[in-house]
Amino acid sequence: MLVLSSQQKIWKTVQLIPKGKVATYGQIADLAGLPGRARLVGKSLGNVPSELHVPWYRVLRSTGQIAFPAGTEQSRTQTGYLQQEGVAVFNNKVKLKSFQWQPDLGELLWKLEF
DNA sequence: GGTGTGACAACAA
DNA sequence: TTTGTTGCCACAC
Repeated sequence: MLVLSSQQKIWKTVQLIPKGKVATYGQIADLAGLPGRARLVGKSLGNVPSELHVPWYRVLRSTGQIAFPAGTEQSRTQTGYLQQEGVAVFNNKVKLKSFQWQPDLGELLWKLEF
């Protein structure tokens, strides 16, 4: 049985988000087997080693808003990456109804690797 | 091992 | 809609 720390699970889960789609913190926590731990997701993303290539910018708040205050360097960077993948960002927000990732059985199966 | 903290979420005004 | 409050719980001190 593969044993991963909560953070590692979170990173791996974030890496499952398809290009052009986004997920919320709560969604990632849930998929990572850590329901209700949305805040841990945020914290963990701040500790991601750059060599893991985790697409942290595909993770948004439950409202679709980018986690950083509008105008900050981080928020602009995130917006840039998202738009580069075809995700429309308006006023620091994304229309989840159109771009939120909907995991299919394939990903759920992958998840069993935990 | 008590306390404060956080890239959140849900709910009340 | 926007802002404030509360619940949440792993983590760093």
